[in-house]
Amino acid sequence: MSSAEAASPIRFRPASYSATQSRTIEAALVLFAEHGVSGTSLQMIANTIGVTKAAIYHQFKTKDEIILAAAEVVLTRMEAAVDTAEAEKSRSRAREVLIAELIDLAVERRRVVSILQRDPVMVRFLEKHEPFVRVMERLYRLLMGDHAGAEARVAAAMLTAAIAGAVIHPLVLNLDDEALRSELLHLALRLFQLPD
Amino acid sequence: MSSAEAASPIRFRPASYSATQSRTIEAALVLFAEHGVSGTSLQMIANTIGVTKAAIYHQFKTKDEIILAAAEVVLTRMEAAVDTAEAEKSRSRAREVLIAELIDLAVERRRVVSILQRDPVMVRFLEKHEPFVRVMERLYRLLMGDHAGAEARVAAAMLTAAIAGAVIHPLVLNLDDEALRSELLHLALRLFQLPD
DNA sequence: GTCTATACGCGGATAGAC
DNA sequence: GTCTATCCGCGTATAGAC
Repeated sequence: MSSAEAASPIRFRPASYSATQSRTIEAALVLFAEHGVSGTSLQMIANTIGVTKAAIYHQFKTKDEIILAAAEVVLTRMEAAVDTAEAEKSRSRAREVLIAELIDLAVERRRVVSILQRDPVMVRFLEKHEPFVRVMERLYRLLMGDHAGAEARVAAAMLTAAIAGAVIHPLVLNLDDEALRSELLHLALRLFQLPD
Repeated sequence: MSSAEAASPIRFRPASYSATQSRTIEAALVLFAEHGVSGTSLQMIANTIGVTKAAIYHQFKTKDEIILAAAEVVLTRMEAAVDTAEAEKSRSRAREVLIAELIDLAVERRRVVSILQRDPVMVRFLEKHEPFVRVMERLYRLLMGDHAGAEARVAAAMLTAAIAGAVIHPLVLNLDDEALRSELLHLALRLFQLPD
């Protein structure tokens, strides 16, 4: 309450990671996508980047810290997308901006986004992570508007699941980022009956 | 090649399970949804139904057999849905029927369908399960038609992900089955530009 | 069919040398 | 920062009694 910072909303503050920490996180993300979070051991991560388990523990105190660091790769960008959308004047414009930003993010970081929304361990983990929960509440409010009827709820649920699921779907494996991005946007706007 | 059966297409043949086996499968499904497949131990399953691990091993030789049995709960119904759709005369009618059947199934067995499509271990498992792969190929062909352009691929990927993801989404937790079913169908048809 | 008991390996995590 | 070595618990799986 004493500093100027206290006035600004709480944000994610991803620690700035060393080069080795970043390698650990990237290795973890690949393995999480392949074997699931719970099926990925610290030994597997250590082998991938060519060090021992103990070296990993020097960089992160627990496995949970690695999971969180992996999630934060995307969480900061999701929060930024919600910020940008909320700054728009009209609701429908905010919705359009948010959908476009979410799709950009999902296409750019296909694996991470899918892990966040689909891996059972990651989902449980994030449910207890307050900053994440707050961002998701803002995101859903933007997608649904204030009066959340059944159709709005189902549409928002379908959209987020569709984006996260589609980007790693076998059917779109051969599409380049730009093609995938544009088709996803096109179809997402159709789902929400927004102008294309 | 010698019997009459050889002429009919290969189908799933879920073994008929004893009452205790069925209890094991149902308990496994609940735990898989909560902790993920890899995060669910035989001990947890045994505790849930009130027996010891050894008793579980009497019913199923390995954990993989339990995973398969759990998957088959839904796989047989998916195959039946594809059969029904393929019997339709027109392509668009086949697509409508398939989408409606898939949504019915997903709403009825929300947890199972989501596990099948989202759990990393289950996904890897089913990729190597030939009968499943074959059914999915037929399903995608029905959804996309023969000329699989980028839009058709992305639309099919979004639809399957959206259905599986939406039915267990926190936003729709309070919707009863009938409301969820009807909204899902309505929005799925809009995504595919089919008559409602 | 269910139990107790046990084998064996791998999981996360720590201590202490270099 | 990375290593070797080690702790302890839990994972799958099996043997054999009741």
